[in-house]
Amino acid sequence: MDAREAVTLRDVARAAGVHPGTASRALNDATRSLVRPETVERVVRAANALGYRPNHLARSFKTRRTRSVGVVIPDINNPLFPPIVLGVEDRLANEGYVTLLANTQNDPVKRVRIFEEMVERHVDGLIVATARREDPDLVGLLEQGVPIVLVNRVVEDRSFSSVSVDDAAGIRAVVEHLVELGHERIGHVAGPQSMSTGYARCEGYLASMQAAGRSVHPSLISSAEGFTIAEGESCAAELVSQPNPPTAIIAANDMLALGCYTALHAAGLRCPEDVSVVGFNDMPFIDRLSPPLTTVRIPHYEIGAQAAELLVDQMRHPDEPLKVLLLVPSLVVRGSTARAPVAVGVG
Amino acid sequence: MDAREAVTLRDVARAAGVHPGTASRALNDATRSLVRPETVERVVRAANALGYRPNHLARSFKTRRTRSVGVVIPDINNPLFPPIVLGVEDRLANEGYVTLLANTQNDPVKRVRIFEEMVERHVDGLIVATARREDPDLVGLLEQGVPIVLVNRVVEDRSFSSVSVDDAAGIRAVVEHLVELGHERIGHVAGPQSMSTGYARCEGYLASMQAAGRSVHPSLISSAEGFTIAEGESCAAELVSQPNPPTAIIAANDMLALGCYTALHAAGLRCPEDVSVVGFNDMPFIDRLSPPLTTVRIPHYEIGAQAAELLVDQMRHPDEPLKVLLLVPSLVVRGSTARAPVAVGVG
DNA sequence: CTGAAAGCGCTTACAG
DNA sequence: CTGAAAGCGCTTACAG
Repeated sequence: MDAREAVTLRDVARAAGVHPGTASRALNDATRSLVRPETVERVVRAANALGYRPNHLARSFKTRRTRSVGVVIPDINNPLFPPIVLGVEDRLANEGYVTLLANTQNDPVKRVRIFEEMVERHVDGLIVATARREDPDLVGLLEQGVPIVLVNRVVEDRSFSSVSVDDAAGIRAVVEHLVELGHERIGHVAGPQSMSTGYARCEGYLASMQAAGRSVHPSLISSAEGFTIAEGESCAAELVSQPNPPTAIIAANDMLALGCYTALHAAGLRCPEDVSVVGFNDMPFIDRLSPPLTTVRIPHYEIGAQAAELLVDQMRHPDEPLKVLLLVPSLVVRGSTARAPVAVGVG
Repeated sequence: MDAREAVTLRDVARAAGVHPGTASRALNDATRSLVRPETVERVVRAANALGYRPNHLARSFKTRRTRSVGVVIPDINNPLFPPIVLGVEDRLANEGYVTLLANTQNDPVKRVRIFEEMVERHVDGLIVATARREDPDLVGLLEQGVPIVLVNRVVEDRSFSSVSVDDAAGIRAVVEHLVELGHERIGHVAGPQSMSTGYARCEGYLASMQAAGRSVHPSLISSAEGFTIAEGESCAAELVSQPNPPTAIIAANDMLALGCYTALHAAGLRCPEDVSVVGFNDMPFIDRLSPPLTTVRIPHYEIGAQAAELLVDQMRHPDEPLKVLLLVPSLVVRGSTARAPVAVGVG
């Protein structure tokens, strides 16, 4: 796909009566100052006249920079990601970078393939939303010198730049809200513990419960294998089917919370009358469910935009220290926690 | 981002004791048969031993093919697109193509920029979900020889390959359903008439209403400027605020239907008790609203996968005739049309 | 300030 | 079946 019979730099140079090297210098921002203004003028005029479009491929090949960055997300069907990606794209586009979006669909094999592909395509950097707490693949890329910014999830004990959210603080607000409503038995559908989000939110739940003077019986926690609706459903089903079920369930994210809704419905329980449910992320459309979901809002677009900014910084100044950005989430109370539990005779 | 101190083809050739040209032939599927098996063996062994990774940039530069295709969607926040993109990606990945996803956010200027960017990045082809009925930009690309497959929306009077859905048939099923429920005044929140989806669905509505013996008063139709929730809301507000409001509203897609919900709520009307609402697309999560939305199901993933297939065909065999694929949608009845209208005294 | 030249890492006619 | 060579379209030290 070239513009018909591509006009090359050599053509421009000939038309302007200069050497191709000079034409190149005149046309590039970084080197334009090396060329006499009148010459620049002549070259630019010739380029416009001929409709010259530089061949990106040739340039990238020569400079080893593609002005493209890879964005790797775990699940394209999770509405959490589009607004984040939008933030990334907008910021990156401003800086002249193009975005290569890839989706692992939570498949580790696919993920490896995508990373290889990205490196082979010579992306200038990577924004990764699929980090695991231990992540040799990512560490490997980092050690190869690939600029990387993590988004949402982080890798432990390693210096990656990242933009994420204070998970524990978010959960603390949730627990406090539920306690205030008078809930005694507050359950948790935990996310995968191999991911920082799953882990930190679970830890936050435990700590906040303790701080609120609630002991946490193991039967109050069920761990999901993935952040999916199906997992949320089976975990919630487990929680509510036991003898002393919780009156509120904190799901580690909104997808799991959706699964909780399904499980409650299947069990003939109403939300919020019988069981309250809370999610995390405030993903698009989650406020339009029935009932609207109480959840923890995180600034999706901003997360993406900040991550892009960090990455651009890092690509331009590879030796600057890495930056870890922790954004503050906020509780959004909606119908799914609309009423206090009916006082039941326990203790 | 190269593998450290990149191993080049020349290194492989030297290690295998052959000429770089031979190494190249041995390593490429298309030319391998030209090389003696033992030589291939030696080259492959050397390549593996050295951890050779071909430089994509050099190859693309030389061959003028990038094995990448651009996918252009109008709105990344519309959950309709992820499953389509997933279908595209899966199929394309199988064929060794990488997907460049770009999002116009319904901005014509951004769209032009994206097309230019794609051409400059030398994508081998384009899958476009942002077609307009009249679309000089796309026609221009087509005439430049860029392989293009349209998805969901089509361009009129031009030969583009496309994968879309029989919009009129979908709407017909909706109208018949509503008529059967006893609705007399069936309104339409039409989509933008500059897009084939908006136009064909509106035409389908008119034709089906007429076929059902319903005359269509202009006050029953309100046209949205875009397929957005906000537009759906204002159009629906207009429809229900008039003296003789419809008892059912057919929205041209699910996003508009979401806006209808908002408008009904704001007007103190219940769905479906006071007004039934129907959407189009059966986008993810739309079944979890309150009430669950009756809508027209289209095979999202399949649309994407088929489009990818058509594009691959077209890239491989540029001279074969274009193909237009029309998929058949199906009505999904849910709560938003759960009950017939209360018989009101009209005519 | 500009020209001449080399070279990025491949592929592919062209010989042999 | 394989080698030698040219060349894709740029950029960038190196001279001058």
